[in-house]
Amino acid sequence: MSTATENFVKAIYNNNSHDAHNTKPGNIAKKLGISSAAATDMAKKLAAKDLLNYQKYQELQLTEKGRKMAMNIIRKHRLWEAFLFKMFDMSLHDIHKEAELLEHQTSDLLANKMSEYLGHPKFDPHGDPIPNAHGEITTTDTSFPLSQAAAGNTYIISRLTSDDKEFFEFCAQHKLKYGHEIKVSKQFKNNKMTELSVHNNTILLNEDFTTLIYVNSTK
Amino acid sequence: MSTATENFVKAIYNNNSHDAHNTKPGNIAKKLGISSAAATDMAKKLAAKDLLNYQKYQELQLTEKGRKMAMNIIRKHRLWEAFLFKMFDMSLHDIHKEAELLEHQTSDLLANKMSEYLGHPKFDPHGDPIPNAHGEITTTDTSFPLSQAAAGNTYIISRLTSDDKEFFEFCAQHKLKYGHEIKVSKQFKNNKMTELSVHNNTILLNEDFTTLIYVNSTK
DNA sequence: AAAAATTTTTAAGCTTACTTAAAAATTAAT
DNA sequence: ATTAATTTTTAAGTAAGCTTAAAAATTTTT
Repeated sequence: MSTATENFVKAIYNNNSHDAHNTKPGNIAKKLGISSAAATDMAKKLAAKDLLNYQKYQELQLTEKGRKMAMNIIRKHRLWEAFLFKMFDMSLHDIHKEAELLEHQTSDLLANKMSEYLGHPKFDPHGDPIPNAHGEITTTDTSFPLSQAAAGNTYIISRLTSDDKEFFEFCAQHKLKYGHEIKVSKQFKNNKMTELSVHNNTILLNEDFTTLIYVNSTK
Repeated sequence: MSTATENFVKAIYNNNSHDAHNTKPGNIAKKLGISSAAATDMAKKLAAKDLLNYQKYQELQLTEKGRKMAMNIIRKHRLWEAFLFKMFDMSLHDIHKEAELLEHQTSDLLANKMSEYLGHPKFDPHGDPIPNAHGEITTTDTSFPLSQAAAGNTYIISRLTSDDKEFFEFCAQHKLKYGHEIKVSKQFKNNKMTELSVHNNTILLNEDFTTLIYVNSTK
């Protein structure tokens, strides 16, 4: 299958997994940087290939076949992220961009070799779970966005879910990294801003970023 | 530039480097598995982009810009070969196939990181020289095809230049590997068949293979 | 419940990278 | 040096993956 198809299916999966149900052609189009018309067109073609269900004006839904394809690509993406992160000194954003391209040109064989070499990791450097060779995610995710964290508590960063360069640069600069501990001191204006301390520095984040940073309670 | 363009330019370069001047559209078409018509079409388009010179019924010639592009892709291909060879236990043919895909989706940054990690190798696992970041090959090649080797002499395998699976399987089976020593015992029928010993086994190869195996004299 | 705003779909058109079939030119053979 | 064989080019057509603009449907606002 083509890169365009794989990215389309992946976008539907990602828009459907943690977020709400924003999988209408327009939403997918925005994510992929193409026109709504192109997305509608593509949706029809992929429906004919049994990768998704398409009904006029309705949300797009992946079929089992489509879900498997999405998981296969996401697995390769996250394995590349983990692999490049281990092998080379590159920024998370650069790693993400390379993975975004390499994922479409990677055989299952090579993906499995990478996984084996890395000791079959369960998470990539952003904290996103890596599906296994059967397209399953075996870890249970109890994390939630930082915007919903309670003041006074301590948390561990479990995911950084973005593909925005500025976001990653900000995270790198302030040591907001996967696995690191943070303490939330205050939530302002109905959780639109969050004050927290990381490595003894206090920073104030607004909603744009706190919805991208997922955390787990330190029980 | 697209994968099709990169492969086209690469094919011209490869057909022009050690072999003769078989760079007419038909030759390139055969190499790429497309029709002659498609190759002629492509040649015109790439001429318009100043990647090659096209004149009806003549050999295609890369411009300096085209040559640079070819070297850039070949560099990435060979770095991937060297990298995958070092990292994973995969057949030369599988490695070649992965490299063939990955080369088009690899940034200069990542290529340089791989080169650095490998200690800036001068050759890939087939013995082909790896161009540097400026698109130059600094090693001087004194090798020649086994078909032209003299009976009675000993040689070192310097290159295995093919992308045919059977060829690589044959080489692996008979320990015909880059750097290994062989002794030519006889040349038959105007060099159409070559008898040689490798690791104390005698084998008789025909021209199809002896033109793909390059060797250096052991002076 | 209309009217207004937004979104989705349809329609027409474009580029890339191919195809096949026929015409034109080159190359090889007698 | 013609003729025959081969190769290259031209011409017409296709599929994928987009675009913009207008029509149709849905959603939101009042």
